[in-house]
Amino acid sequence: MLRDGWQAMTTNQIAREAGVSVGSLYQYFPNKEALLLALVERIADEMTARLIEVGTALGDATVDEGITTFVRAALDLSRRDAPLYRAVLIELPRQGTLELFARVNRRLADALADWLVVRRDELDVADPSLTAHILITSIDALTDHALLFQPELLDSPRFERELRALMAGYLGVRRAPAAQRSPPRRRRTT
Amino acid sequence: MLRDGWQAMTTNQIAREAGVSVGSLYQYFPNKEALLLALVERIADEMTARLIEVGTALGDATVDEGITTFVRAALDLSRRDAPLYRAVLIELPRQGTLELFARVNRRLADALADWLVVRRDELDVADPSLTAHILITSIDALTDHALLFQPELLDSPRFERELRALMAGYLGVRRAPAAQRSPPRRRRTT
Amino acid sequence: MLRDGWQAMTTNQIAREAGVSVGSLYQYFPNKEALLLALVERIADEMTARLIEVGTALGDATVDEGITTFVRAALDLSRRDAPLYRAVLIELPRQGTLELFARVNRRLADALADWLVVRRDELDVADPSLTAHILITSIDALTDHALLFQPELLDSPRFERELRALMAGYLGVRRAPAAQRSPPRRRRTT
Amino acid sequence: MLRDGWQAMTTNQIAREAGVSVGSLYQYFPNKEALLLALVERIADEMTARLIEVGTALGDATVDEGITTFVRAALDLSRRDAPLYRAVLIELPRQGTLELFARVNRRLADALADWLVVRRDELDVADPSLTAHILITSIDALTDHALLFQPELLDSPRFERELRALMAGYLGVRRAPAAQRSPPRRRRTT
DNA sequence: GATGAATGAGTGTTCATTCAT
DNA sequence: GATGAATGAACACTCATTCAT
Repeated sequence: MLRDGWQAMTTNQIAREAGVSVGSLYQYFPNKEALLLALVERIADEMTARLIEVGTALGDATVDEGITTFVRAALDLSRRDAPLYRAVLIELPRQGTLELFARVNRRLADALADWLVVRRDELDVADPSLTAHILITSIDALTDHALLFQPELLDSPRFERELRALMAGYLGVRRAPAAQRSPPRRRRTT
Repeated sequence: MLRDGWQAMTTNQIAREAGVSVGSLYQYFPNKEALLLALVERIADEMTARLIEVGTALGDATVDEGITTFVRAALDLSRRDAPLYRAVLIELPRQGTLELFARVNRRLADALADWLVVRRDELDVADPSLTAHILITSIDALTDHALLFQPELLDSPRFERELRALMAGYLGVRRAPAAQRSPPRRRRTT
Repeated sequence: MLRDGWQAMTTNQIAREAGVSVGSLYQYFPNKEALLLALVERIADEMTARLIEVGTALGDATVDEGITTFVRAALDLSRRDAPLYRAVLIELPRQGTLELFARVNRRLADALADWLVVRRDELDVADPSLTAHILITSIDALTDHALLFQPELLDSPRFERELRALMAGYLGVRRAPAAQRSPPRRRRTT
Repeated sequence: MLRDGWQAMTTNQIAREAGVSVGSLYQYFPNKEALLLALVERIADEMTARLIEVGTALGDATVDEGITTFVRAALDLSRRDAPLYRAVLIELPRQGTLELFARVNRRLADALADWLVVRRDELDVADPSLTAHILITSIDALTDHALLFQPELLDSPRFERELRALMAGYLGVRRAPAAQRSPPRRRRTT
C-alpha cells in the first residue's frame, strides 16, 4: 500500500501480508472500505494520544519554548509512521473520513489556543481560537504537503527553522527564538 | 473523474465523453497512465502561462502591492479549474508527475525572487532565492491543502487576509498591507 | 430454505437455526448434501407413516368412498408441510434421492391396488397393479405440479372434484361420486 | 447445465462452451440471471411456435383424432429438447419466469377449448374453457413429471395410451379411441 | 485512421469445510 | 463432544487493452 496506494492492494494481498486468510479478514470487516476506515481510525487514535502530550508540554511555556515545542511536535507527528500516514492521506478525500482528522486537529487547536491565552501579553493575538486554527491549519498543511511531496523536508533543520519563523512572524513575536536562528540573518528582529 | 477519481474512470467512459472510440484513444496514448500524464501536462502548461502574467504583474510593485498580487494569484490559480486540479493532485504521487508541478513552482519562485530583490531594502531577506522557495512552498501547500480538504476556504476573504499576514510576517514587513487589515486587530504592528 | 432454496442456505445458517455449531453439524453429517438427504429421508418417513393410514382407511370402502378417500389423502399429503416438501422437491433431481419418493409411492400403489381388487367387479380394471401405478403417478404428478406451480389449487374444492372426476373416468365408474358433483353439470354420466 | 443444473454452471464455463469470452457474455447480458431468463424466453418462443401448429392440426378433427393429436403433441413438445426444457423447468420457480410458461399454456388451452366447442355434442363438456384448462394442466403436469422423474416414459406407447384414456374418460367419451386400445382390456367402454 | 466487439487476467467476496481449543 | 474462528478454492463480474473490419 505504501508503494502503490490502496486501490492497488487486493484483499488477498492484504490478508496474506497480515498473516491471515481472506476469509478471516471478512469475518472482521464487512468489505474493503471498512478495512481502510478501521486503519484510519487507528491512526487518528494514535495521533490523538500523542497530541494530549503536546498539550501538556505546552503548559505555560515561554513564547520561544512554546513555538519550538509546537513546531517540533507537528514534525514528529508527521515523521512517525509518515509513510502510512501519507498513504492514508491520499485516499482520504474519497472515503469521507476527513472528519476523523478534523477531530484530531480541533483537539490540537484547543491546546494551542489555551497556550496563546497564557502568553497573550507578549503576542499579537486578538482571537486566540481563530489564530490557533490558522496556525494549526498552516503548519498542518505544510507538513502534510512535505509528507506528500517532499518527505525529506521533514528531517531538515532548515524546514523546522522556517516553520518557527513563520509561526513567530504570524504571532508578531518581536524576536525570533534566539538559539535556533543564525545571527547573521537577522530577520523579523528589532 | 471529478467525483470519483481517476481509478473510477474506465477508458471506455473517457473515450465516449471525449467523443471518440476506445480504439482511437489507444492510437494516441499507449495506455491509461499516459492519458493522465497528458492531462497533467496540459494543466501544467496552462498554469505556466498564467504564472508568466503573475511575474509581469509583480514587476516593481510596492511591498503591499506585491504581497497582495502574489497571494491573489495563488488563490486564483487554485480556484480556476479547482475541481480538475484537485482530482489530478490526488492521483499525482502515484504517477510520478510531481516534477511537472515542481517545474511550474520553480518558475513562480523565480518570478518572486526577482521581485524580492527589487524590494530588498524594505524586506528582511537574506537569500531571495531560498526565501522565495519557502514562501512558494508554504502558500502552495496552504492552497493545495485548502483545495483538497476545505475548498470553501479558497473563496473566503479571511483566508486571503491570513495568507497575506503570513507572508508579511515572514518577510519582516513592519506593517501589514493596510487596506485589508481591520484596525482593531492590530497584529504584527509596532 | 423455503424462500430461497437449498443452495441459498449456508451451513452456518443451518447450524445457527438448528441451535448447534457448525462443528457439531459436521460431527453428524459428512457434508451439506448428506444434510439434505437426511431431511428428505425424514420427510419420506413421515409420508410413509401417513400412507399406512390411507391403506387402512381404504379397506373395503365402496367405489365412491374409495375415490374420495384416496384423492383427499393425496391432497392432504401435499398440503401438509407443503412448503418444505416443495422446497425439497425442487432440489431432488440433482441429488439422486428420487428413489426415496419412489419407495413411498410404491407403498401407496400397493394399498390402492389392494382396494382395486376388492372393488374389481364395479370397475374397469384389467391389471390392478398397473392401473394403481398409473393413478398414483397421475394424481401425484398433478398434486406435485400444483404444489410447485399453483399452490393455491391444493385448497380449492374444484381441484379436488376434478381429481375425483379424472380418477372415476379412468376407472370406468359409470356414475361419478354423487354427493360431490353438482347435478346440473352432468359430465361423464348417462 | 443439463447434468448439474444452472447453479453449477460458472459464467466462465458458459462463455467457454458458447465459444465466447466472459467479457462478451457480459456485453449482452447484465448478469447470470438475465442469461437464464433469455434462455427461458427462447424456449417459450419455440414452444409457442409449435403450439400454433397443434391448434391448426386440431381444426375440426373427430373426437378420436383430436385426442390422439393432442396427446401426441404434448408428448412431442416434452420430448423435443427435453433435457434443456427439464433443466430450465427445475430452475424456474426461483426465477419468477413461470408466467412465460403460463402464457404458452394459455395459448394451448385456447386452441383446445375451440376444438371442444366444435365437438361439443359428442362430449360431456359444460364449460369448454375450464375443461380445457384442467386437461392442459393435467397432461402438462403428467408430461412434466415424466420429464423430470421418469424420462423414459415419454417414449413409451403405454404412457401415450394412458394419457388418451385419461383424457377420454374425463371428457366422457363413450368409446376410447379404438385403434389404439387392445380389445381384451375393454376399459371405459359401452 | 477510426471503430467498438471481443478478450481474459484479475478483483472483491462467499461459504463449505477443518481443527485447535 | 462441542465450538466457532480460520481457511482458501471458487465465483460473478469489471475493464484495460487488442485487432478485424
